[in-house]
This record gives sequence, structure tokens and C-alpha cells, in this order.
Amino acid sequence: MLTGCRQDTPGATAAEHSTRADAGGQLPDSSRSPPPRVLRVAVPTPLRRLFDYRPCREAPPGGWQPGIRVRVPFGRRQMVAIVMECRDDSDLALADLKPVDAWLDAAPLPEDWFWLCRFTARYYQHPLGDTLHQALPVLLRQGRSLAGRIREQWLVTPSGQAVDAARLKRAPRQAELLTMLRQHPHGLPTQAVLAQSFTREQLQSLVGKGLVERQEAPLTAAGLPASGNLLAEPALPLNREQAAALAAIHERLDAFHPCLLHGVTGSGKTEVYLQLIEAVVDRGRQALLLVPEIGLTPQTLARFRQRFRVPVVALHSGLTDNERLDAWEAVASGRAPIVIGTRSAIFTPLARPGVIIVDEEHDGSFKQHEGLRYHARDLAVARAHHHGIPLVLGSATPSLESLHHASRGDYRHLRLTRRASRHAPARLELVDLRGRPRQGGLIPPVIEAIRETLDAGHQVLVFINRRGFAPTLACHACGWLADCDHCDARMTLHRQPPMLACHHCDKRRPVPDACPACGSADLRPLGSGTERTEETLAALFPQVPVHRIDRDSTRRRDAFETVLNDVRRGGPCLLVGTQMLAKGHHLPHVTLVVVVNADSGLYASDFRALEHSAQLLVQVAGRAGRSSHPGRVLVQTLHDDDPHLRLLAQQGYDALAEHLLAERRAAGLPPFRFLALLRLESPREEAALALAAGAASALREWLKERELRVDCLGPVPAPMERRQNRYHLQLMLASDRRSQLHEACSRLTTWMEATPGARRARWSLDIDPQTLG
DNA sequence: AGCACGCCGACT
DNA sequence: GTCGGCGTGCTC
Repeated sequence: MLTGCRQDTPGATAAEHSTRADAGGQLPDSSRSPPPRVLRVAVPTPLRRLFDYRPCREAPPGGWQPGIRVRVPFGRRQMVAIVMECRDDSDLALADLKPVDAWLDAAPLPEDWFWLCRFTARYYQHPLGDTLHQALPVLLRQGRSLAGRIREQWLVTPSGQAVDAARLKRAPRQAELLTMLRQHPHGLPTQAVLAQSFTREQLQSLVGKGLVERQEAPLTAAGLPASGNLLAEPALPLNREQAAALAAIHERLDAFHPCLLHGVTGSGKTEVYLQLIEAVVDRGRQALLLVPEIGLTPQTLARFRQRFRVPVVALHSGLTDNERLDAWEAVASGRAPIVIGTRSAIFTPLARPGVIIVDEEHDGSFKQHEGLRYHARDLAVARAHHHGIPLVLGSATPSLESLHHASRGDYRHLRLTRRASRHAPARLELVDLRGRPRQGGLIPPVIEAIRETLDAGHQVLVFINRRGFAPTLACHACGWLADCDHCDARMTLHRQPPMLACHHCDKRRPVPDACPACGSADLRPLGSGTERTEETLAALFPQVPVHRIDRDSTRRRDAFETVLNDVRRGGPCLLVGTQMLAKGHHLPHVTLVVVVNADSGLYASDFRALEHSAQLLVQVAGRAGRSSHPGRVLVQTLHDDDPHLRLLAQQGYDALAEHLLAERRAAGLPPFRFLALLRLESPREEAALALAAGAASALREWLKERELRVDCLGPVPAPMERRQNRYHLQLMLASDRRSQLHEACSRLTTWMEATPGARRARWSLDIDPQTLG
């Protein structure tokens, strides 16, 4: 029996969800109300239920309230849990309840954060305790206190200002440090000093000499610079479309107002964001900008930081736990008015929410693909709705979901069709691969085009979505292929270093000298990956530098940026790379883009494959001809007569999207119906199958009984059934009623939890799955 | 998920 | 004779 954790069924998508304002948040009068006898708390476990405890002797200063973290004994362990309810009774005898050990927060965690977590747990049917846990910075998960945090900072003393830094010449680093601190009359936090590779010892020496002093400031001190000019540099002039889009968003800054900012590559979406944020911050509100995983580059950040005089907090994977907590707190307290972050930044509490912007809203990295499988863009919609603030979804190639919402009038559709440069966006030219000899995957006319471009002194980008040297190794005598032992997949051939590697598990093998099946020495690489294309191009154009950009070549942190900076300086060169190259990077000297093979994504079984391929092709094409020269995009394909590809090439993404939407409608797929996927995996195929079949029949019976309009398909093997020697199966639920789908999922998880066999297999529920893989 | 308790093979 | 394999049971 489930206790607590009422599962409200949202009657709409996250993107459509209608909410009531939460009543919580106000301080109860603790002097009058007696302390509750029972605290119902969420514990970070995969269990979908809450646990009751008795309060500890001393109540928090503001009284017991939902949202306060507590330390509780749980089984044999101690855990950090969060109070969900204060009540006077329990399903268990009060005497059987353990008391909480201590409270960790004097006041509840931010109400907006708390609301979002509860919404997320409900919508994605994920255990509440785990959802709260995931949405918290690591240090808060571990029980670190939020109150009383101080910022240690370092200031130059009057004598430090007066002294001649040259007198420290026996301590050159200290002299440098002093010089740096002098440039910051309001002091520098320790973090910033250490980030410049100075040490605590150097600071202490300067303190010892009376040149520098240590200061502690409470973190929560209100910190917004008192008005004045927000901008450190002037805004750029807007063209008519940009101005119209901005004006449209401005019309209602104090209400939920979702907008799809649909602007071609190079049409200046970022400038619209910047000016919108300016307006919001100017009204004393905060702006949250979500960007794709690889979009949070130093360049992007620099552009925002240069524009504004106020702090721009960036939440990225490189932060330490302490920095992350500082950032969280700075935003939650309202000191930091602008936050930029990737997916998980959607869980940052905002003291004065003003706008949420999701850049490249179609990007797959907004969806988490394991554990709590949330979609940050959809949560952004729900959150903006909850706060009653505008929401901007920006993309050159919007997701079909967002286009559908725009066409239904749920979102305001704002278009930017003009590029800053005079050139129209490059058209895709389809190049037939059939029956032509290939070198490193490239056919002669394409190689010629590359040569001409390089001769003209321009740069060429060659896009190939396979890492490694070749997709696999084949025996020409017997047809043997290098299969992975653990997965239903081929092993990729790598040259640097030489090995066969499976990209689905971590299995590696040395490259065999002879065919393991027939002993023939006639083993040949099959197809091309980035390494092979790089090698071919380096041989064909020895006088021109070739840069390869993929996950293997950019392991080193800054390797990517170093190459890009080099490339931006100009001069003929070749760039060979995977998806990483496709997104957002400004490459002004590239005038030719070559797509080695458009087909791999096009014919994947996944119903979103075409949408994603088209988005990727358009993004890649957007790299061409951004400055003074028009660009060309050559797309090699074995199917140059494919109607979808033709439509994309001839009429562009919007036309293809419209066509795909019609197909989705006819096929009963999202966004016209809602999906949920139960994924199951087990080392034993029969076990997984038996369990999935059991779940399916139990669910079907229940659906029939309740007369719910939910279809249950499967169990079917997942597209790559065997991965890392585990068998993957799935059950798909589809409905045109969000609430009924939700009920069915709820029933399914309950069944899974109550079924002994299900505890041995791994399973998870994916609401609004992005891929069926 | 953890972390226990609980019964059967190869080691000091 | 014990150390340890992971099966199953519980966590207020």
C-alpha cells in the first residue's frame, strides 16, 4: 500500500500543464501551532513511497514545514531526507516511528524548486525522494548547511595600495597577486584567486606583510548593483524581424507567454535573448537560459558576460561542488540575476523569476536518458507556466512538438528569416553516391569541389557521423564481420591507437592479422569514419592542415577550443568531424560543407530519425558561408531520390517538418499521441521476456476493465536487443489522452513494484521517450 | 539502491 | 574447519 505521495494526474503534457498556485510557502505561526506529531519525509531511495518519522526534540526556528531537510536513520544508515508533510497521525503506531536525528534547514528550501521537483516526480512517475535528491547540488544532498555560509574574500589594505610592488621582487608570484588584487577594490573571492593559480600560502604571506586583508561577507547579502546602467557594452541594432519578435515577447512580461523563436541560422536569435534578458533584469527579475550540452562554450559565456555589468552565473560540468552550491545559492537568493546552464540548470531555484529561454530547443541533450528521464525543455514550459512568466523556445529547426504547439496557437510563432550576412542560407545539394568510386568516403566531384575551395583560400568542413577509422572490419574471403561479443553490434576499427572497439560497451580487441573464421589475410576496413576520412584528405591535400574533431581527438579539455581558435584565424584548412562540429560554432571562413553520408540517420527505425537527421543536416549546413562568401553544402547519399531528402533540399526544413507532421498524425505518433515506454533489461532473455509479458497482460486486463483508451504494444525487443550482454525489451504505451496514459503508467509501476520477479530485472519508465532505442 | 541475513565451494 | 558467492527481504 502506498502511503503519501498522492499522484495527481496531470491532464496535459508538461508543456501544457495547468497548475494551481501552490498554497505553501508562508511561515506558520510557530508560537501558536503545536509541533506536528509526525513528519512524512521523502528519502532518496528508488522506493515510491514516503516514510513517517517523529520530530526531534527541537523544532526549527520557523517551525516544522514541508521543504526542510532532515537527517534520518533509515534502516542501518543515515540519510538526508526532505519533509513533505507535517501531520498528527501515521499508518503506523506512533511508538514504532523513529525520530529524525536533526533538522538541517532553519527554513524550507525554495518553494519554486520544491514545486518543480514535485511536478517532475509526478509527471515522470519517478520516486519523489530520488527526484528531490537529483535536483539538489551535491553538497546539499550530503547535508551541508545553506545558512551561515560565508564568502571569504581578499582586499588590498591601504599600505598594500601604497607599496611598490617591485619591493616584492623576491616573491614574484606575490607581487603578481598583489597587482591583481589592486584591480579589484571590492575584493576577490578565494575561488577567483585560486582559479588564477595563486595559492593560499601566497595570500597568507601578503596578509602577514599587512598588504592584504581577509574579509568574510555573508553570502546572502543582497547583492544586485543598485540600478544604474545594466549594460557593460551597448546592445546591437536589431533588424525589423528581430525588433518585432522582441516587441512581441515584451507585450506580456508578467504572464505565461510561450513563444517559439523560429529563426534561421545566423538570424540573430542570441541578440534577441540578450535584449530580452536586459529588459527582464532591468525590471528586477531573473533570467534562466538553457543551452545544449555543447552550447555552453567560453564564447557564448563571454558574449553574455561582456554585455552585462551584473553577474552571469554559468552552470556547467566543470564546476566543483562548492562552486555549484555557490551558484545555486546566488541564484536562489536573487543575487545573481542571470543564469546560463545545461539540462540540469532547469532545477535552479529563482528568487524572482522573469523569463526562461531554451536555446536550440530541439536539441536531444535536454532529455536525460537514464534514471530520472526528464526533458528540460518540457519542464521549462511547466515552470514558466507555474511562475506566470514568458518562455522563449529558440531554434532554427524546431522540434515537431514545438511546431505543432505553435501551429495550434499554444505558442506564439515568431520567425526570423533574414541572416545578418547578405547571403541566403546555403541550399543542400544532393550528390548521388551510387556506382562511384570513393576515397575515404568521398567521390571524385566532391573531392574536386574541396580542391577548388581550398585553392580559393577558404575552409572546408567535412561532416561524418562515425568516429574511428571504419565502421567495421570485414573478411573479403568469407564475409566475416567484426562483431561484438557482448552486443548486437559491429566493432569499430580504430587506428589511433589500432584496435577494434565497440561503441556500445567498453569492449576492446586487438586488430586480428587474419580472419578469425577462415584464416584469410584479406581483411579490409568497411566504410569510413572520421580517422579514415582525415587520413585520405591529408594524403590528397598535403599542403593544407587537416583538423579532426570528434570525441577521440578532443579528449583533452581545451583541444577543441584550441583548434577552433586556430581555424577562426582563417587560411585554408580542412575540418573533419562528427556532430560536435555541427552545433552553433561560428566558423566564418568555411564556405564548403560536405556531408559524407546522409543516409545512416535517415533510415533508422526510430520514428524521430528523419526529424533528427533533418535538424542535423540543417545545422551542419548552417556552418557554411557565414561571412562574406556564399556557401555550398554537398550532401552525399545513396538515395538522392528519397522524397524526404528532396523535400528538405528543395524546400527546406519547414516544409519537411510540415510533411513529417502530417505523417505523424496519420501514424498516430507524437505530437498527436502521447507515448510512454517501459524498458526492461536482464542478463537472461527468457527472464526479461516472461516479466515483460506478465506486465503487458496484467496491464491490458486492467485497461480493459477500466475502459481506458490506452494502447499497449509489445513486449518487443529493443532495437539493439543485446547490449553489454543484457537483453533489452520494451513495452510501449500510447494514448491521445495524457491523463489516461498517466494512469496506465502509474498502474504499471505499481505492478512492477509488487511483482517479485521484477525486482531482479532492471526496469525504468520513460515518459515522452525521445528515442525508442 | 544499499545493506543485512543466510546457506554452499576453495583456501590458510 | 572459515572466507565469501549472491538470493531475498527490509527500510518509518
